[in-house]
Amino acid sequence: MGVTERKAREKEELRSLILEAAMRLFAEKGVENVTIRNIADAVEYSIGTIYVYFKDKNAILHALHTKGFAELRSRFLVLMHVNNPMERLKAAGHVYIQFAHENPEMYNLMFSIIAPMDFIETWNNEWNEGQATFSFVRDMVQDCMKIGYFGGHSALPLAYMIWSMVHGMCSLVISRRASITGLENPPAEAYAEFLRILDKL
Amino acid sequence: MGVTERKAREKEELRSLILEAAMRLFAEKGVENVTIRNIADAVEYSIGTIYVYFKDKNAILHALHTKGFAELRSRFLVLMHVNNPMERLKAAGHVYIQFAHENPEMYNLMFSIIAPMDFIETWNNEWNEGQATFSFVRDMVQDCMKIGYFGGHSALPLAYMIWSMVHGMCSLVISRRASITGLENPPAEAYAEFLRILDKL
DNA sequence: AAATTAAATGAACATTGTTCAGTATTCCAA
DNA sequence: TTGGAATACTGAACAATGTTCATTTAATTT
Repeated sequence: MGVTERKAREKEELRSLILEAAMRLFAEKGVENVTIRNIADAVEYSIGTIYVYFKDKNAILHALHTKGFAELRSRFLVLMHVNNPMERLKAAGHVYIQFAHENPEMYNLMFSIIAPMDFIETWNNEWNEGQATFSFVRDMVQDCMKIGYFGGHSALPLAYMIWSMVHGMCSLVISRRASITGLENPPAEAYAEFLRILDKL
Repeated sequence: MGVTERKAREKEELRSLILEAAMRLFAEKGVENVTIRNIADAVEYSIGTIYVYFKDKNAILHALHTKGFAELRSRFLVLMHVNNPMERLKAAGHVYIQFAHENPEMYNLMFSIIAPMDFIETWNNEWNEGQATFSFVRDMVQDCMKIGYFGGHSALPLAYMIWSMVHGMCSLVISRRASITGLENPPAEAYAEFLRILDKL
């Protein structure tokens, strides 16, 4: 009779509402500075209701982290239209840095904050989001190797090196450690150096 | 009459005692999971006494972060005996990665956690610790350029690129993001790739 | 020995995540 | 239509946190 379905839909809607409010608050005030009460206020429900829809704060953080990866993935998918793997790899770095620049708090949640990892561990799950993202980078590196780049290198460590580099560039800015360099835009300028290096490999 | 001096010395001693206890607790339980009460218990003084010696928790975190940089600096100073700048740069990377591996919580405090930066901002100070460390890397890069390496590159962005890379390698491990790579020892294996790249520049 | 200064205390407060017994609402069968 | 059952929602209450500050204790000077 469709009632069960409608209820399920309504539950899903409030769940989404909570997540959207949480995401907005996180972007505004920073992940650390948002309380369950803030979120409850924003969606105009009680504290207890939040706990009906999410087991605890970690569950909210994990769900949000997953939303972040969906967005990053959709940006990466666009790159599939770049046929040359080296050009694709170069562009992927730009996309990654741009994403971190536009969504610093979300980036933090995805790649630095421990909470989502705790959630995954608690429920004996795998970090599929990270797995997929890393595979994307690794595959690009392997495709580059197939057409002659990166001779004498191994794909896996090299992929981790490249990921680490762009992650480091972004996370040092987000953790407010990059300003002492005196660079105008550290990730952009440093990534430009990396592109120059790539041409020699 | 020396009483003032003795008192100043005693104050300094208790301050050190608090910091040492805090450092031990941080290494044991992780920075996030140590409370002022834990520290007070460890040194067998009351909560209030901690606040006599440190304005707030950020002040403790900042003082500890500074101790971490002193240790890292002393490890870097040993490298001054390596005359070839490129060999020095390569060795510095190893030292950096080793330090992060041995002191993950301290590393987090030095390069990821916001508290020490908040403390610095509150008192209108500069991040001298980071400044000095980055200068060390930049100088090594410049020395390499003087003897013909890194042609066509600029020292500052390149130094930030290298710092970002090793920082990324370490911080992804510490934030538990690196296990999905399947690598045994991600920083070590990825840094080995970087060394191979350096030889081509 | 008294007075003054310095050091140490811990009860108390506001804020946090979290729980859960209770209330309100919705649903469906009689 | 209505009663009872299932579902959804509530917010008071709890423990733990960082922090403050009036009070007590100790040390020093007069």
